[in-house]
Amino acid sequence: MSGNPGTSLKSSQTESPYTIPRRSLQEEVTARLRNEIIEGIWAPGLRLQERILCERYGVSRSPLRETFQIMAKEGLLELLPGKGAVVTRPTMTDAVENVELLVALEVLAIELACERAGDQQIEEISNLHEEMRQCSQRHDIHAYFGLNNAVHRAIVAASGNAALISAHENTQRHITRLQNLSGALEAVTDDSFLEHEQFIKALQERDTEKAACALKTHLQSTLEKIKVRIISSSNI
Amino acid sequence: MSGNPGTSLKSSQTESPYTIPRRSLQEEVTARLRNEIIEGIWAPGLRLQERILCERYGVSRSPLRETFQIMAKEGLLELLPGKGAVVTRPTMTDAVENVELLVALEVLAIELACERAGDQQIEEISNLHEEMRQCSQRHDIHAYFGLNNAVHRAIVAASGNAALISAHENTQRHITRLQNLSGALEAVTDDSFLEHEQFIKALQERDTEKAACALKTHLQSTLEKIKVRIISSSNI
DNA sequence: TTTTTGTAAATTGTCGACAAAATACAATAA
DNA sequence: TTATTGTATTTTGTCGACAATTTACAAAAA
Repeated sequence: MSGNPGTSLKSSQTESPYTIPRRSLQEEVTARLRNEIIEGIWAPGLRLQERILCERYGVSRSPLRETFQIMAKEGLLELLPGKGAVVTRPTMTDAVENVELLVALEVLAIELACERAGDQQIEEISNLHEEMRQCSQRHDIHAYFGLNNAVHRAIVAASGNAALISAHENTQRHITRLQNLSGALEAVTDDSFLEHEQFIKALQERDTEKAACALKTHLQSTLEKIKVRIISSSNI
Repeated sequence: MSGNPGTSLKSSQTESPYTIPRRSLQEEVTARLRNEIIEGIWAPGLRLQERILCERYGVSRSPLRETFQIMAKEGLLELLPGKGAVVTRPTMTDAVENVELLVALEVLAIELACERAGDQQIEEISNLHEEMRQCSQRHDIHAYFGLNNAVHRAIVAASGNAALISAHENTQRHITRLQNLSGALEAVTDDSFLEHEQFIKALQERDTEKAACALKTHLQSTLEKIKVRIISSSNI
């Protein structure tokens, strides 16, 4: 009952450095629809009709439906059999649950990073952090917000754990979406940046425990801010 | 540039307790192909041609291709643009990375469970544990292995954190696959069961720290066993 | 009025078809 | 022989079409 013969293939594609990356319509549509839902362009609870989206993106239903499956797996759409796709409605519970998960993921990440990351990787994280400092000083909220996510992603990347990176990506996405939907981006509060200062410093010193602890503190304080914003927002 | 009007819909479908669950071909094929890959019926590295699978499951390419996207998202397939789908090859690195992640997820889960789970939920976990004891005694390895996974899943479910449950499901799946591919199921060693005994007891006493610590120990010892089996297995 | 029934329109799930790309392989040149 | 070129076949990516279901809505009954 073993698998049919079929051709065995190296899983890592023949990738010369000059290979032109092929991108299917499905990949393109997935990237765009994902961003649009995270940005809040498609409101939570909205039913997405295939016809509408096919026209919007200029593709047929096949690639769109493949996209729907992926987005459902990511938790951005709910597929009701026979009914269609509905944009998920993030709740306060989702916020709490995802941050709880995020804490566990990032704490593991920074612990691994303290022990395994190359000096150069930590250097790059520090550079992002310095960019954040400048954004903070000139109150460039939008850039600050983007760099904030980038720093957290970079720490996770520095863990070198692919499974962790993948899990984190999805979780962070949900939280970003919640922050977008609840109105304002994270306010550039001094204490938020100071918290970053703590775990970046600990990471540079490769002080695992201190880094983990500081990061945990920071994320829990982030959750509190999100909670406040969700409560004072009628959008969700 | 806001979203087209469209019909707003409650995200939770009208679900009377008597609703007959609709199941699309895609859902059916996904469940079957996923199991077959985890069971090792489709060998790692094998290229899955659409024609072959369409004939096997008696469906057309549309639902199959939707399945492919989901399986790729789960990390069981790799989709090479223009080339097709290839069954992923789990490596020793994957084993280590996934167990690292699993530890973080389950430790969080048992901590939450200690604090939030209902007495009845803990009772049910204990019941599964007792069933395990019996399987252990009569050396029913297959049932033991199934119950082992069920216990871990039940603890995660008792955390009440949906995001965590979802992340754990995928991670556990990968590890189960690794155990299947590396030949034997987990040997019914006495120490494995004794480790379970520890964190189940701590959970019943709602001793968060002890439970987390015991679970961590158990999972790390599991990783060591997996490593040994992978090394002594030429399958992967 | 409100509820139920019946019919038309719209939408989804699935399929087969076509073009473009990738593969297999024979013919040719080195 | 080995490497290269050209051609035929296979396979994938995408599309439009059809049937079954769901939705919208008007007519009839309570």
